Amino acid sequence: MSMQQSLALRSSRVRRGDACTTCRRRKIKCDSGRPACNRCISSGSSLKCHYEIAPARSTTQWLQQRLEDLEESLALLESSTPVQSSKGRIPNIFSMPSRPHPYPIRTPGVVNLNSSSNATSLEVPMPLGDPLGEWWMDGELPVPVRDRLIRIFVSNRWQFSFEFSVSRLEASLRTLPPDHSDIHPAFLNAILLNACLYSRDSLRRLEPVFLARTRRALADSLGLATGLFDFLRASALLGMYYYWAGRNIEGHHYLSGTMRFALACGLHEITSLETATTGSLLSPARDLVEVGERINLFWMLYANDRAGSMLNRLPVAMPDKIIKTMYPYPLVYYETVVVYSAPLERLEALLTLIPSLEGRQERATSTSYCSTRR
Amino acid sequence: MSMQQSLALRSSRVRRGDACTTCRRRKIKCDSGRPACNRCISSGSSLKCHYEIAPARSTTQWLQQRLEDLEESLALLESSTPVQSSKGRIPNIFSMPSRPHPYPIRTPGVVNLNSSSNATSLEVPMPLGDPLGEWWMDGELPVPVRDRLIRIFVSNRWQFSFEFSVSRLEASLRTLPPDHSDIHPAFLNAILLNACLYSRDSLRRLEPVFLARTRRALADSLGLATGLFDFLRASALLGMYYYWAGRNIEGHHYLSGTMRFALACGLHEITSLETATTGSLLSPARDLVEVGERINLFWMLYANDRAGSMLNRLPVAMPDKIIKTMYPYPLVYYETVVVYSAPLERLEALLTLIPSLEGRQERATSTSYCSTRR
DNA sequence: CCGGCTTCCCAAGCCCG
DNA sequence: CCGGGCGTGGGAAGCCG
Ligand SMILES: [Zn+2]
Ligand SMILES: [Zn+2]
Ligand SMILES: [Zn+2]
Ligand SMILES: [Zn+2]
Repeated sequence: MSMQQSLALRSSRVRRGDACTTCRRRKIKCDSGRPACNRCISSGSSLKCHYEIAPARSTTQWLQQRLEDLEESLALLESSTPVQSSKGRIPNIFSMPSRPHPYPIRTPGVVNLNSSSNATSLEVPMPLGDPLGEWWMDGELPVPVRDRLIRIFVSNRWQFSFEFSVSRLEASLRTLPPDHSDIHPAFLNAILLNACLYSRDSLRRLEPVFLARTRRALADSLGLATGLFDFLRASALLGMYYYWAGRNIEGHHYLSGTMRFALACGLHEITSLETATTGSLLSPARDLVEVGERINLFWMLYANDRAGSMLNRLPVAMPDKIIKTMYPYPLVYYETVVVYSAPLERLEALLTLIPSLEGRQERATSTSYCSTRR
Repeated sequence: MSMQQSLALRSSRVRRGDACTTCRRRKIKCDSGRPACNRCISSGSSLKCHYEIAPARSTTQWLQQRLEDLEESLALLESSTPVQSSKGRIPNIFSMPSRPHPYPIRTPGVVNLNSSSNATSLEVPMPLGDPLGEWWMDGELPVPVRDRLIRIFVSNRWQFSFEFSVSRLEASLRTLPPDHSDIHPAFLNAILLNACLYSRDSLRRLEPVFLARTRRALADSLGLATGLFDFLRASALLGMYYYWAGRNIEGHHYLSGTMRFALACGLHEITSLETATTGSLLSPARDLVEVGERINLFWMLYANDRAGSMLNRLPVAMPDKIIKTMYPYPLVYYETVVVYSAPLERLEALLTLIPSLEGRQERATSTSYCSTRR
């Protein structure tokens, strides 16, 4: 009996991959009990008893599968990565993009531009030295670069508290050649400018370009009535850029200036989702989406004005008491017309305000150059 | 010659990883001769005889290493496009889950205080077709995968309107082995669950695991006073997951339930940044960061409760009139103590509340839990 | 806790039809 | 030359002391 039993006990070793992680780490015998093994139970940490998640069968295949997936998506992403700092790079990619702020920052890339593997199509003429060439002197930004920057901005916009309708922006970008886009140049360049904060060095050097262009465009459109809202947004974003670039004073100057301008436009008094404005400087919002954008802009200005004035010990531009504007939602809600705090019966009325939700059209049409001037 | 022969006889087989690539492909015996094996020589293709450069020893370690590298670079590039699960949908980031999805409602109430802790009650019906079956029910996630998912969530959290202190989460993750982390398991699993929505195939399969775990952890901690705030966050995130997974009813159910719970906790009455709470269910916030997290949670619940109730034509859980909580800022602001709408002289007092901002330490080594000796 | 032994089982090698 | 499939080496998990 004793021998048999000892043999039996000895062979009672659990199967490969079946020991709980705690026992593994401790290198002790595990009975693989569920939901907790006896060893963990007796040590009082039965809640911590977990089992490996990878398939017990074939670690290698699991890894291989993951590798394939990753490599595929990597290839996809990098095929649309415009600039490779092609110096003899150490394969290790630890070099995070320099952060403008002590906060984890991630630079997402582009996905789903079904650009095939010929990344060379977006090769920019590269004179010596400058990998990006001199397109910016008079030409246009290559579309892939532009789109990449926009994506970067979009997925980091929460850091600015800056919410806007991405789908609308995308729609604008898709239509027409870039030169004739209906996007306000100041707004676009301000977005690109801020995106630079999250980019690696190669794109980062575009910062002065976008900065100059933004300011130029702002100055150009200062007197114009059209595009006033975009002017505001661009101005606010410029302030944010300064802010994050460490130039607090300039940042606060722009932000508070924008805030005062916004007050003049009545952005602090958006009490309903109706598109008709009360005869302010701003033309009536085109639709609910734009109302949402205005509301969000206001609260962005509010938040940053408060924060900025605190940081710089400067007075706030807007007292709390006068604020009437409703709280903002993410733009998705306005876009899908689900946000409405009024009684339900008004929903139908609201729906009529909204043009049909734009049919999502296939993307990836614009892989072309945007330097096509015509 | 005799020596050669005896050697050849003794080890008629070449060592693992030593066969030339041609022989491997042809599945024929290779003598591993340099610079070309005899087989390749006799077949006239001695020039094609090559040997694997990569260390064929320990395939798994090699794969793991490559995996880590890839994950690292992917994290830098990956966009924030959620992967649409069902149907060849056009990948549109911003399509809210508006499709009415007739899913069986199989999980009633999250907030049911009187449901006692019959702990083993987590029989989650797993789809039978899942090849992984219940095996995955219990399992430990490799640390790199976990971290990758977390990063995915972090950079997409604005889509949930869900703001929280990333640096605090990271700090918790860095300390101690995963099993001993002080993160609330429900919160962590809810994060991982939502991250799955943005992941590709191989990680996506973990969805049911995280779902089950989240629900289990929620159930486990339902009665507990400690970690109540994390419970709320996890519950809210679970609701968001359901939403984005197209299960609107369940999503609204969870979100509104969480909202009611939040009301009971007084989250709608955070009128100052002081950490002391007015004797609610919640224990006082540890510091300003947590106050910020609570404020943000409240508004997240607010926005989604409104949107969700509109979507499902259900009553809202919280009337506007009772809201007193101040408007939220991105957590960065609380972390850096620049947000404060009270008079300036109180800033100093506030500063003492905050522990020194943790210096960002170098990227954690974060090898996998099973990373064996090197 | 961990050096190191034991056992397992997978995948590389390659026989052979 | 291909590739199904088999005997085997050895990497890796379990876990003793
Ligand atoms: Zn165990
Ligand atoms: Zn255990
Ligand atoms: Zn050979
Ligand atoms: Zn050869």
